Amino acid sequence: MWHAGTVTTPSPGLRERKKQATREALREAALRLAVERGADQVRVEDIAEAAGVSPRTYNNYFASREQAIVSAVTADREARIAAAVAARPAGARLADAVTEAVVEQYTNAGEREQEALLLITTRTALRDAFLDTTASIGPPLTTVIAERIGDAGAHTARVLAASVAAAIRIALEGWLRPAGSAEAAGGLVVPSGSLPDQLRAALAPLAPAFDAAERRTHPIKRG
Amino acid sequence: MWHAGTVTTPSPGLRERKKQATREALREAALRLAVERGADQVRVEDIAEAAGVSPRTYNNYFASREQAIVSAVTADREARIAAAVAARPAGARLADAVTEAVVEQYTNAGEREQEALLLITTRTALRDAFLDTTASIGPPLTTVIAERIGDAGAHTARVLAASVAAAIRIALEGWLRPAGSAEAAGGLVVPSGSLPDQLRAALAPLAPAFDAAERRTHPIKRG
DNA sequence: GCGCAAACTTGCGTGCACGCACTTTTTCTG
DNA sequence: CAGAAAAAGTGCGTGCACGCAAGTTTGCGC
Repeated sequence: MWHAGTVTTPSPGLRERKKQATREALREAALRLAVERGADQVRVEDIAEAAGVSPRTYNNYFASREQAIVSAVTADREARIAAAVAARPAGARLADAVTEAVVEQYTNAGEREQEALLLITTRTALRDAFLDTTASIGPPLTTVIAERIGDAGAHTARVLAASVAAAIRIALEGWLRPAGSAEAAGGLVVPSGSLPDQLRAALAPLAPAFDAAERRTHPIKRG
Repeated sequence: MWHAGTVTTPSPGLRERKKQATREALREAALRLAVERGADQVRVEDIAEAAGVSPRTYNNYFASREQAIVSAVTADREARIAAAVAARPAGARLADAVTEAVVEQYTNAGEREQEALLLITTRTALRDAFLDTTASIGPPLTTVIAERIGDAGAHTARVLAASVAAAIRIALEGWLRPAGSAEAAGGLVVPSGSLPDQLRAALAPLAPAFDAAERRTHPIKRG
């Protein structure tokens, strides 16, 4: 009993493998072309051609032009975060497990990923697409959180996962803001620290909620 | 109390009023046409024509076709939520203030709003646009929360506001799911209750985080 | 009053997302 | 093993988002 998702495919058919191969080819082509020429000099038609599929098929895999490029960097980060949380000992504090897993998965930047990130930060459209990837963290994170706090708190798990995703997004926004607008709501500006610092700072306020959810399942008190 | 200003009203210039009038005309036209014919039978060109502007100008006001229709229902709900929170007595628990303000603003459905909501639930694109409006709650809510917990917790306020927005979104998703997909993450299905119940249930897990943030600013407060 | 500058509107062109119908490929079943 | 069924790929057409470069209105200083 595992959920149909982005985890792995033992051997569910020859068909699925070709599908993943096509997706990977599109990711690769999109990133390569974006790095070679500018990001604005790459059309969907070019990416599709480089990957050997029709432009129409491209949209069967990615909803937008930027998604493919960003996808090459983010890859299956959601699944890795969820796996990292699940890998932590069951006795550890859930809030810490989640925080460390997130920081861990966002700090190990590969060589090509670093170059791609540099490209992403320059273009607004790519930055937005990159920030939108945080939304996909929700579902897998919901699963692992639900395993910790029990099925009774399924609803809670979903809210907590979504809150984590929102916090990560805020951290990323604050991180890649070299000359961005700082007037948004309260006009308050927090100096951009390192990414791990931003992530920890953003996730810290949620810790009490995790503690409470976790405490509810471990019946230390009765009556 | 018609101004949509987030914080101040810089100048009630004649120009700004025409702008708001155009926006209102577009909202009105979009909703009316969508109700009259089906939602799919309304093009941007039609809305623009009914409002007396060019199709190009339409996009200067709304980023997508669905936004205008949804905007007619949501109006300035974000501002009203923020105002409702600010209106609560300073001594009250912040978590309760936010929860009640949200429930309050999402339950007073006008007559035409009810009809529009019925329309929204039928079309997936409109539902998505409706859910996306929760994102706009963040900024104003951040401001009022920051006022309560102090500028020191500005970062915290932003995270909490985003978490609230995410929770509201989840509540709405669960509410308008007549025959939707229930397989998302854990395959767990929670029977759809009333909207106020959904909202309270979604916001409840965040209460400890609010308490902790509030406690950090008010030295020792028992309540 | 008188322009001037900024803001708003608009026509035009380009690329893109996506529905629909059809073809091709893979998988299931008798 | 063959044919059916399901699923993925593809061509085509439509409407839309948005940059750009005018044209037009509003507001302000002189």
